[in-house]
Amino acid sequence: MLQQIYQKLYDHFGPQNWWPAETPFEVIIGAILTQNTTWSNVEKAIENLEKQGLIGPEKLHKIENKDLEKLIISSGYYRQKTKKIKNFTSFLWEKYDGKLKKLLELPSSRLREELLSIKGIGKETADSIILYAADKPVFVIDNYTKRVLSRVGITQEKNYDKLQELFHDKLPQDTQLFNEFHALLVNLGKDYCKRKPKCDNCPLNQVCEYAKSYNQ
DNA sequence: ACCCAGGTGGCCC
DNA sequence: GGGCCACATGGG
Repeated sequence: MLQQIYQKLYDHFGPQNWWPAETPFEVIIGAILTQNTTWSNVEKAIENLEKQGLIGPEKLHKIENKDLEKLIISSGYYRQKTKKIKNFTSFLWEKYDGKLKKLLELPSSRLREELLSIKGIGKETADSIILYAADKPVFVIDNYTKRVLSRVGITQEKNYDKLQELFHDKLPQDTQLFNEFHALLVNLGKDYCKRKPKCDNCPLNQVCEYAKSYNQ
């Protein structure tokens, strides 16, 4: 069933080429900034940082909070997110000598523990980093994923780890597949499968329980 | 004027 | 473990 959904989404949307970032470090900054925020709002913040050459462990570690806040206002929760970025860079310097590669080389279960120990990085952000910055096969669960699984009738489960297990159990442990599948689910969520029903022309129309009742 | 977005941590039970 | 809340901007 999951395979079938993946195929339909891929056929409809094509390859997504995620994550939209130049470097693994930028993936991490983007992952923090995009928490509960649209990517378009994040892009502006990233551009501001890029323009000033700030996207790196040294610069972001040294910049004053007030200065960083101003640059990332567009991403929302900008005071919180400034602290989160600082928490990450402090962690990186204190435990990995500022070397991101050393951190990302850890086995994924250890890497996940390390990331989750940082205040401001939760399960989804941690897994996004593991998948899109470290290129390891861990499935990312977000609110779109929960809604899609619920609507199509696969499961009403909302627990993060349980849902992740489902993907890990039913799919081959393939980084590229996990990469593409999560991106496709997010892309689907941009136009379809919203809180308010909009099932017309949805690529999952034929396999979705919700669409069936909605279309009646 | 609402509603929502590629979440998280704190506090409560 | 789950439910509720604050956190904040920008686009529909």
